Amino acid sequence: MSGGVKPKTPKRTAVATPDPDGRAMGTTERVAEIIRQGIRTSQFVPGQHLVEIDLTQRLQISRSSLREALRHLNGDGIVSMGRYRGTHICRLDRRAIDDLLEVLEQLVSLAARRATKAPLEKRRLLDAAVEASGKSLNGVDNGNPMLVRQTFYDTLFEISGNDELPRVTPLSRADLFRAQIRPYQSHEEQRKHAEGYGLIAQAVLSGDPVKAEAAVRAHFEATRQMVDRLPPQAVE
Amino acid sequence: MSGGVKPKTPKRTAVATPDPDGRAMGTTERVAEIIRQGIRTSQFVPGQHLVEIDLTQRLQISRSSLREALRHLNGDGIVSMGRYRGTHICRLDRRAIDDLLEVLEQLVSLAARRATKAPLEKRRLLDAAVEASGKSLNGVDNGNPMLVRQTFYDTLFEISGNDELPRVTPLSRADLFRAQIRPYQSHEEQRKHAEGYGLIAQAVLSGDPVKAEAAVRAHFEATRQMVDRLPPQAVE
DNA sequence: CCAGATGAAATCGTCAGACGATATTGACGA
DNA sequence: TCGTCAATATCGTCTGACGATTTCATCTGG
Repeated sequence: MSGGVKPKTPKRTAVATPDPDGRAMGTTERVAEIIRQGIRTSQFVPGQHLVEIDLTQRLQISRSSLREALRHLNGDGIVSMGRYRGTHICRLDRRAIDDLLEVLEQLVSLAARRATKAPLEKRRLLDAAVEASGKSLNGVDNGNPMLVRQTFYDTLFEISGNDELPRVTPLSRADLFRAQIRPYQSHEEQRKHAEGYGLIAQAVLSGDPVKAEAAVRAHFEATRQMVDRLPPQAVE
Repeated sequence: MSGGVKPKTPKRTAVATPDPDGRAMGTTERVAEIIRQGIRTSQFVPGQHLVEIDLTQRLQISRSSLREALRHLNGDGIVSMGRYRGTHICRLDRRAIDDLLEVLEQLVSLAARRATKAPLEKRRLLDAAVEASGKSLNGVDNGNPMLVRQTFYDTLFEISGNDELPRVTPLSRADLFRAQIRPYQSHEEQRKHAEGYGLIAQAVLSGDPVKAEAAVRAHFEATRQMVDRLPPQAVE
């Protein structure tokens, strides 16, 4: 009886762990989200080398699963994978940032235009999200600006009603951009930026697509000017 | 000496096979491209079940590598992976197609606008690509329309000079859409569609961004009308 | 004391095989 | 014919392995 040769550890069978939001999530998706979140919270910084063995031990997963997650992030342009050289969090140079902002502007404009035609109660949701963000920034308890940003865009895309938009919009790359320039941004600049979200939300709430698009364009124009004022080492 | 226990088959070490275009390509990238190409050539059709063991044998690769490739395609929205249910080539319903076309229109518009400002010799390249396509369609030797399409868009993005555009533009999903409606399209409709590329190319060549954008909008408007005329079973 | 050679360690891409869990299918009986 | 149940197919994940290449520290000669 007790002479079994194999102790046979419980062998955690990874059967779709429910995630904090309640939805079921495969290991791959979960790990990819952890890394994305890690970028937002500066646990990972652009340029950092991600050693596979390290991560498998930290996250308690196999290399296969980890690599599937990394491959996913690689497809999104979040990490670069080079043979023998390893996986690195992408760093964006000025050129990449310009290109990224231009594409983002187009897609967010579309989202804002569409959002103006959403039912009023949905549009209120967007305004509410921004309201909450404004409070957390003015208050002493500095709510994570990255989380605010994410909520804003998630809500905007949600009420835009176009399912393709969140799929193609490179929000994760924008997170990369934000993470990269964060050390060079003043608190005042962050506040100003958050105001932009408020203006967009109000324009969407007004129901005028032209106004909404104008607000988005202004927001991105301001972002571009902010980028221009950045020290060179911030953008490679 | 000769009593070695392990015959040790050559053990093909997969050290970055050079691809047809000369660039080095990892197994994952190569497999993903094979599947994408398979969709364009109807070797794979929307809705089809991709059995992993089958593909590993057909492509002579390990399941790990295959799954990394599938994960990549999954991120691009080309295949859906459901636990225990397997991997399937995505099928787009009418709603998904509408959303896709709307996003595509925005991104291609941007590309066309930017392209008008490219050096003249580059703009000529685009026109040349379309010329070749026109010939292959009018001639008896029916050049693959999907290849033509791909060349057109690749060239357009190339000369647009924005590196983010090809990354985010869901061209592969558009391939999916094309593959799905192909059985319901007449030859005449395909010719008409190819003409649209020609008009866009000419507008880009003219150097007028307003004209170029208008050409793109007209092209997508025509595509939408074509979709409206499609039988219901073509769009789920 | 420093520059180049050299060898060991680290890391990656790929492969092979295994196991538990679930969906699917086909046989069987009511 | 239709529902039940067992066998099969397939998937997600894990473990372990191996060759190839980069990286880094050590060693040697000038």
